[in-house]
Amino acid sequence: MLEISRIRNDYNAVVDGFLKRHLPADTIQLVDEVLQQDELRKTAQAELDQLLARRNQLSKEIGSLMQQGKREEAESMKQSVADIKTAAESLQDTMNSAKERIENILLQLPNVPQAIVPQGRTADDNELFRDWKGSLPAPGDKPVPHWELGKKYRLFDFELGVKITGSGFPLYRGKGAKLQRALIRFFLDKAIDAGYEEIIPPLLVNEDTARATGQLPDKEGQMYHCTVDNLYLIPTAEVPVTNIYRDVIVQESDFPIKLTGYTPCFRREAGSYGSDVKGLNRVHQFDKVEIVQFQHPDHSDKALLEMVEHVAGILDELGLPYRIVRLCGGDLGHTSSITYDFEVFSAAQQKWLEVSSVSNFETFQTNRMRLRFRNADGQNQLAHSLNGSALALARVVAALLENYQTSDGIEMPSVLIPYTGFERID
RNA sequence: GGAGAGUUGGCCGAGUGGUUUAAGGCGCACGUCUGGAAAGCGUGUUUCCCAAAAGGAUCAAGGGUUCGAAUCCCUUACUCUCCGCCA
Repeated sequence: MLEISRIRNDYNAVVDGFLKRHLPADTIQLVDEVLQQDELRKTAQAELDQLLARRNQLSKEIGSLMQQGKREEAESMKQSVADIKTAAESLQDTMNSAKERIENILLQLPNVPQAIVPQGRTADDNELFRDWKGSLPAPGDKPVPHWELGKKYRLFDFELGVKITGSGFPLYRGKGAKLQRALIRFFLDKAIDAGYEEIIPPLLVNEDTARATGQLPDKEGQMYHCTVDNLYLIPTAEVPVTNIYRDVIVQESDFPIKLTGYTPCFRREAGSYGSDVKGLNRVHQFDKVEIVQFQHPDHSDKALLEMVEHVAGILDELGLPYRIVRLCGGDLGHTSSITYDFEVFSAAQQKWLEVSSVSNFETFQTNRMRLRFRNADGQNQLAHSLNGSALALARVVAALLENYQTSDGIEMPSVLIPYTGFERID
């Protein structure tokens, strides 16, 4: 959620940012409406405060009159307090409805893209931040797609997933399950080596938590909702892990705060269909190791690049061809001010699959979460939050199997062998 | 699921309608004392709104009663204890 003060003080930059996102005109007009409502709120608040001050004063006087036994005088004063009360009630109503409208609008407005976010409307306009320098596996080599490899070597089973749950819930078995576990441990160890504290969070979260990181109301339909208990299955570890710091005031010396967590992730992916959802490309349940940082605003840009290099280093070690893309304004997620996507090349599908998304949210999440730190001036100031996938399993597995296949088996990258306990799948 | 007890500042904890302007303590910060420190003494220390002063809000949340609510009433949430069930 944007800070209202930022919209007040930085009106032009906010509107320009929304234009960069290609938001519809009626959404951009909400910026003007929210400022009007804010003025209304401020005026009403000032008047109300005066009335309440008067009431408090009169009540005190009534109290002392009563103690002195001057009942008559006290009674006459009561009437003027009653008048104040009526006026205060209507001001309170004005203020509450303005506040409600402001909140409602702010929840709809996305983050403002950073200056270096490229212009553009769709994913085609994203900027290639770092291209793959090596060669790509050619289609002429006739690589087998991962869903066939999975069947051939008994690594995972989509039909059983359908039987047990429904489509998009893969079941891993044998070396497929072990590979899954190996990758999780490898990714966690890399994060811990980089100074992140490991967290195992709850997988179901309440409404407040989902709202604080921006999943509600923006992505309500994307989460599984347990209506009986009003809890949501997490779409990413970001949600519970970031919320550890909801309503917390930290010391400046606590930065950087670095957390990591492995969790399964649940996404309804409503409306998805076609070849994009084949195999492990897009599933309702997948495993992911997430990294989260809370930073001093002056250092978040640097932290973002550090996180990008962290993910790049892991993909280097796995030996997977990948490229890094800087999302354009139109493709940027609601809560992000800048995002780098990582895509690995799938040999059999001859296309790039997104395996990681690393973003700086600046104060967008921390404002809603009220995560602040006491700055050098002794003021409480909003921290910056960042996160990234390091990494999302299902698509990494898909690329790994396809890119490391040989005619008689699948080789394991050497860094994984200590984790898998086997060198090849055959 | 049943029964009961709770929720007050960074923490502990007092407070059953008006000197509560939330006592007192701990912690923390600054000052004083000291050769230096500890102890002692003094001062300060919730958060939010408003450009700021003044002021207002804030005792789990929301509503109500009252001239006036941490305090009384209602609703909700959460925590703890015991019982039941259970990996």
